[in-house]
Formats: sequence, C-alpha cells, structure tokens
Amino acid sequence: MSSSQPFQASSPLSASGGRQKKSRFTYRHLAQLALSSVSCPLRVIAHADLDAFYAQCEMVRLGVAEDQPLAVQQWQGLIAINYPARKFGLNRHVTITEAKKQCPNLICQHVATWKEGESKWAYHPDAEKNISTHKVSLDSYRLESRRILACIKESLPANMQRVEKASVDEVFCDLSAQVHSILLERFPELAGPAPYDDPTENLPLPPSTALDWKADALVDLDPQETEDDDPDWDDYAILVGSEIIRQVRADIFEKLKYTCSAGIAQNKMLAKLGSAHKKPNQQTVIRNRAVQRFLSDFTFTKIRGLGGKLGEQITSSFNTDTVKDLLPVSIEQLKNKLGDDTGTWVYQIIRGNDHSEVNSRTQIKSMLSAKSFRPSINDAEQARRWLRIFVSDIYSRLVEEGVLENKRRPKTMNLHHRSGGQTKSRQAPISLGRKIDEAGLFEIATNLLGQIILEGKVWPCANLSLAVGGFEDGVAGNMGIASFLVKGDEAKALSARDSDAGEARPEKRRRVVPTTGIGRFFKTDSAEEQHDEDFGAHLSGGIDTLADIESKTAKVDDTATSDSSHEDEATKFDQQAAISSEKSALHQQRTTEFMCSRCSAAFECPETLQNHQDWHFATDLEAEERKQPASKPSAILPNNKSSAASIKKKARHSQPEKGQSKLKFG
DNA sequence: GTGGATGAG
DNA sequence: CGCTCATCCAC
Repeated sequence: MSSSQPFQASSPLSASGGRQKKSRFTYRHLAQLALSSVSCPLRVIAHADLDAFYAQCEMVRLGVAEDQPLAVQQWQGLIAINYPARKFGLNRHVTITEAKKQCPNLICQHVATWKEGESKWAYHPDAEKNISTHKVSLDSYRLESRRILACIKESLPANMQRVEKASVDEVFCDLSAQVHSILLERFPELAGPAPYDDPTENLPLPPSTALDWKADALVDLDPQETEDDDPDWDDYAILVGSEIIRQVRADIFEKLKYTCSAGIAQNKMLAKLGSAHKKPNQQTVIRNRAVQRFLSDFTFTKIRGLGGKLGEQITSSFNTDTVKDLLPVSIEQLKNKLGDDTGTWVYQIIRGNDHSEVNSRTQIKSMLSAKSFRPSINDAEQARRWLRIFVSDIYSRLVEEGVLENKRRPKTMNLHHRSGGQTKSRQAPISLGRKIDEAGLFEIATNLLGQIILEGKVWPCANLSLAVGGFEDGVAGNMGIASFLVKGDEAKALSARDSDAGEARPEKRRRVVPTTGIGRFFKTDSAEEQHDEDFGAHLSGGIDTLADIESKTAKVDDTATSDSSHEDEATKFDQQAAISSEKSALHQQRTTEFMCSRCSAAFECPETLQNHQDWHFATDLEAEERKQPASKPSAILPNNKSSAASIKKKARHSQPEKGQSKLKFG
C-alpha cells in the first residue's frame, strides 16, 4: 500500500549550511516515530468512525440505494438514521409516525430480535408488535463490525499496524511506524546517520513545495501561523497518515460498501474530535500548527472523558464550558478542585496533549445480554424464561468468539437486576471444570437469579441483564508468575522460563492506559507496573534496545515538545510519559498472529496460543483415558493444579520463535 | 473478588 | 430511549 501512490518525490533535501533553516524536529524524534512513542511530536493517529453505522448495515444488507432515506427502528423508537434521512430533519427522538410524516419515503427497518424458544435471532417482520416476547439482537451489526475491522487490518501492513477497536463502529490506528517507513522511503537522506552521530541534531527541513491535501478538510491554523510558513516534518507525517487513511476508507468502500469519516492528528483525543468534525464520508486533518485554534473553539464537554459528571463539575467550578475560557485557569486551581491527577490530566488535555496509547486490541472483554421490561415482570418463572433467551444469545456469541475451540473462555458470569430504583447483582465464577454450553450457562444464571430472589423485594422487575466476562486471561493457573516473585526469585523464574526468551510480551501483562474518567491518568505508572515492565524486558530479550532507550532518555531532548509556557509539571509529565512509553512501545504487541499448528486457530499472543495448545494436550490425554480407563483419572482433569502445571511445562517447549513474519506457528 | 458508578456510543 | 461495552473504585 505504501508504495502504491508514489509521493511527489523531491529533490534531495537541502544539506546543512547555506541559509537553509533546520527542522524543529531531531533525529531522535524521527526514531521515536518508528517506535510509536506516545510522546513523539511526529506521531500520527487516526480515528475512523462509520457513518450512521446501524443504518448503513441495513442498507448493505437490504441492498437499498445510497440516497434512500432509512432509519433503524427499535420498538417504537429510532436508534440510527442515515444521512439522506437526516436531510428531512429527522433525529433520534422522533416517533415512527412523525418520521414517516416528515419523510414519506423513509424505510424504517426494525432491528433483529430473539424470539422466545428460537435458537437464533432473525429479522422478524412483526417484531415491533412483540416487545413482550422478543429481545433485541445487535449481532448482525457486530458481525459487520468484524468484517470491517478485518478489512482495515488487511489494508495496513501487517508488521506495522496497530489497530484498536474502540466500539462497534470506531477504530483508532497508530500510523506512526508506517508513516516513519514511508518517510524514509521517500526521503532516504532521513535514514541518517545524524551529523556527528548526535540524535539531538535537528533534521534538515522537508522540501518547501505546497503539500497536496487532496479532498481532506483542514482545520484553520492557529492565529500566529500562516499557510505560507514552510511545512515541517510533522506536516509531512500527518499528510502521509492522511493518505494512508484515505486508502483504508477506499478499501472499505470498495470491498464492503461502507463509508466512514476519519480524523488524523497527533493523538487519540484530537483524532476523535477530527473524525466528528465533518461527516459523512470525509476526513479531517488537524495539523499541530492548528491544534490550539481547533481546540479553543470547542465546548470541553465534547472532549472524550469530559462528557459526564467530570465535565459538569468543571463547568460549575469555573463557570464556563469552553476550552478557551478554561485555558487561563492554572494547573494549581485545577488540582485544587479536581484532585492532582485529574487536574493535571485536564490541564494537559485542553492544550491538546494526550499521551494515551493505541492498544492493539480488537477483541471484546465481556459480553452482555439484557432487556428492560415494559411492563415489568412479576415472577421467577418469567425471569427464567428470559434467562434462557439471554443464555442463547450469549452462547451463540461465545461460539463466534471461538470458545468451542478453547480460543477464549469467560471466567465469570454476572446477573443484574433492577426493580424500581434499586439494582442488585450477583457474580459467579465459571469454573474451568465446567464445559461451556447452554445448559451449563443456564444453570449458573439460574443460581444467580435464586441468590437475588433470596434478598427479597425483587418484584416487579423492570430490567434483567446477564453478562459473561474475564476473557483475557484464558485458562486459569497461568497468572503472571512475575507478580508473585520478590527480587531474588526472578533469576530462578528466568532460568525456568528460558525458552521464553525472544517472545513478545504477553497480552495480559501489558500495561493498560486508561482513556476516560476521573483520576485514572497516572495510576498505571505505579512502581509495580514499572517493575513489571523491566521483567518483561528480560523475557523479551530486548535488553540492548531497552538499555539504549534508557540512556537516550536520560537526557531529554525537548526542542519540539515543550513550549516556553509550560510549567515544570508539564515538562515532567512529558518526560515521564516518554520514558515509560518507549519501554512499553518495545513490548507492545502488534496485531501479529500466532497460529496453532494443530487446528490453525489464530491468537494475538503466544500465551493464549499456549493455553489453547494446553487444551489440545489435555483433550488428547482425556481421549487416551477413555480408551484405557482407570489408569490415572485425576491427572486429566483440567482444573487439577499439578496436572495443569505439568502440561504447561511440557507444551511450553513448542512455543514459536520471535520474528517479523505475520503468522507464527506453534 | 464483588457490586456499584461512570462514561461512551 | 434501550442496549451494550469498558473501566475504576470502595468495600
């Protein structure tokens, strides 16, 4: 993809000397770009958002014309309205009859539903009349979401992509590594070495020819900037990112006929604001030199994480809801009102600084099936009937998740109940010994219901929801050994696990950077996590590179990131984030897949592949036992600790080697 | 670990 | 509005 659209190749970059000015950016900044460092000023993040997604799904499914007004109906309400229909002034809170009146040509398609006693959801023509016996199913949208995500991954180079599924209709892509490689292709001079081998040397400026932004929406520049200023490498980087995303969008449309909007910027927060800026089917670029202007026009409650109570609290504390009016508020005032962590986070975010990382994660962590009862239900028998439907729904989705092949397995089940204003919930483990099927799940769910009923005051019940979760850890018993060890034991652990050397860092031990909410921003840099990072580095055999980064980050070159108005806090923030993120970048798992040699199931990380192969092994043993019973029945139970450990140890030696290829075989 | 709360779409 | 999904926090 990268080479399919040759860029206007330039004459060689002007050498140093003469009257040529230097770039604001250094060779180190360029190197950080290749690592997708969250503090790299050249970083390129994209956010893509499907246009009126549910409505588009129905249009594709039904094959209706692109200019046909269509809305997705759920009982008596509309949950999605396509853009042709929006021209008639329709919004989500109009009734069906009003909508039809305003737009006589409107197609109102009801969502698919589960009907009691049936084994699969379907598009029932009479669904809206059967609210009391049907429950909504959003499965078809989840399936389309999955196809689109796969298409996006196909569109991006396997070894450089970093794609995070943010919701059913949104993704973030960290394009930094790919942009880096394209820059080097187009401007081989950038490959270095830096003059005097000094990474703090500034890069030569890019050619000053005007950049071709194609049809991209460009947001207005900051007041002190003009379009006449020569572009610098951040402009080029984001332009390349924009080209990449334009091609991704074209691929999605060509293959699947879905349109989406996108935002391209230096971080997730700005990219997301960008994708919402112009819809439908457009992309918006927010250059660094436009960030201040772009942001200051916003109501800060539009910023991700400030849409709820926190935003309200800020509004009432400082008597404004605009970014512009919040900018003069000092970091101390923010800390006083909001607490240190949240105050610092808000201070940074309204200045366009967001170091949150794009996690290569495309799999869900929990699933839930729920219904609000109108009217309420009044006895346990009715509740159990709904539990059957919830279980069918969840079970079929578990099958899609590959639970049957032991690719993933939920650890817990949760039942929520609402009666009047009161809510109750009960959770239970799904023990490893239990085979996951509809009967087993229903039994657990029924038990939870029984526990809730025992509390009393449960009828009439207005809402029930059943959830399963705890997917990410796979088979129990393999929880991070590292977290149990004190310093002295690490050597033992390392030698015991020496065949792990060269492995990518397991998914489940990876640092999670929170993206929303109060006071969560700095929590992940705890000493414990830091320790874990180090441990991961040993395991990964990345010592040289890590040490390299440690020494590099010892003196922080801040030419382009800090502006003189930043306070010490802000600088410290940048530096801390830079260091931890570079380490994290080293261990960040890409969407590289690990494939089982037995059944070709694919996994995102070696450890889950290991769990899966342990399961094969245990299954084989079990089959053997059935042929020759009475030898050692206890040893084959999957929840037998010692057995699990020995199986693990045995299978571990067949783990794949680290490498760059897309597929690995175990 | 559990249950509630918050936030987002 | 109804239905999801994710994460954090007090207990």
